Amino acid sequence: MDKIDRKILTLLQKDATMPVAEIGRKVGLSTTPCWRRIQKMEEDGVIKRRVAVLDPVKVNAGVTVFVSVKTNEHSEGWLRKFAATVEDFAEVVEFYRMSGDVDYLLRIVVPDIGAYDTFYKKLISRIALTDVSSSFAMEQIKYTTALPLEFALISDDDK
Amino acid sequence: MDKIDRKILTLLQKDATMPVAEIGRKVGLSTTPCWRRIQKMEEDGVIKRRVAVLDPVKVNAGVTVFVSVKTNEHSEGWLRKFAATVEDFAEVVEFYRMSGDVDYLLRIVVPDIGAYDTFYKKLISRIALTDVSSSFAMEQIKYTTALPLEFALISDDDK
DNA sequence: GTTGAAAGATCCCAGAC
DNA sequence: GTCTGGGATCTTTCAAC
Repeated sequence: MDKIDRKILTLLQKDATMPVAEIGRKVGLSTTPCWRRIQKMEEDGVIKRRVAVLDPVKVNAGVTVFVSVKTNEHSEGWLRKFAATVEDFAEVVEFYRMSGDVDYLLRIVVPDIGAYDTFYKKLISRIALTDVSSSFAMEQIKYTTALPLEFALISDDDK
Repeated sequence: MDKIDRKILTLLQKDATMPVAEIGRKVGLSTTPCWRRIQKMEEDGVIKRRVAVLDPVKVNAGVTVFVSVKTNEHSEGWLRKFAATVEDFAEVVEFYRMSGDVDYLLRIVVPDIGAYDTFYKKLISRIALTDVSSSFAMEQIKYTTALPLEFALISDDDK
């Protein structure tokens, strides 16, 4: 991964509909090698997929709730069950295992507080959770799917 | 927004490269009306953009840190400055104004703990923050850009 | 809503330098 | 890496039903 690859990824993270020819022009490459680079990054799994990003408010999912979970259960089987349960809920858009005093953190997306309560009841009916605490986001000030590329290294393959 | 639109969005949230003809086939529509629906949802801003999703580990940004900020400053000017600062940092991928005991929550993406420390120093040198606490994610169990569509309402326009 | 058609852009992949 | 070229595919927009 060199500087040109990073430039390509920067563009594709912003707009995946951009034609290869235009990307090439912007990074100082002709179409063919630019296309080959993109192809390779897709094969390598650097580019996982291309998706449509929707407006949360316009699809009535404008409220984010962060749910912190502490538990006494630390077995692998329990986590697998928890993960499978969460996978089923479209309202859960992010799910992390944490270090520190909170064991798990979930980001939930719902239309309003009432819908969150419905979700919460659904969740605890599917799996036993001790010590759950919810924090509501009042405003989403920044949200991007674009990862920082400043850390992307030059790999040995490129030599 | 009717059921067919929701089906279209479900598909596009998963894979934005799918040809319109195939989307049409899957939702029971021919190409032309399907294309018109997609076009309209783009004009209406329901579909905001199409982006490439990268593998965090492969671009060396595999560690998520959640940063909770409490502050005494609650003026609008201060928030504007904070927001502008955060906008400049590619490492900050999400930023929320919260209710409850935490005022702001940020999701930071970095290669490792060392890079987080560097970021943290950069951040506090740019803006004065009282009471910052960091929680590290050990594992990203779920992450999706796809919003739940079960709440998307039938709007009056569709009657 | 449907089908069919057609123009133009883009993708994909050659071959040659 | 560059360029050219060509066929397949897809997008986009017709007209007609």
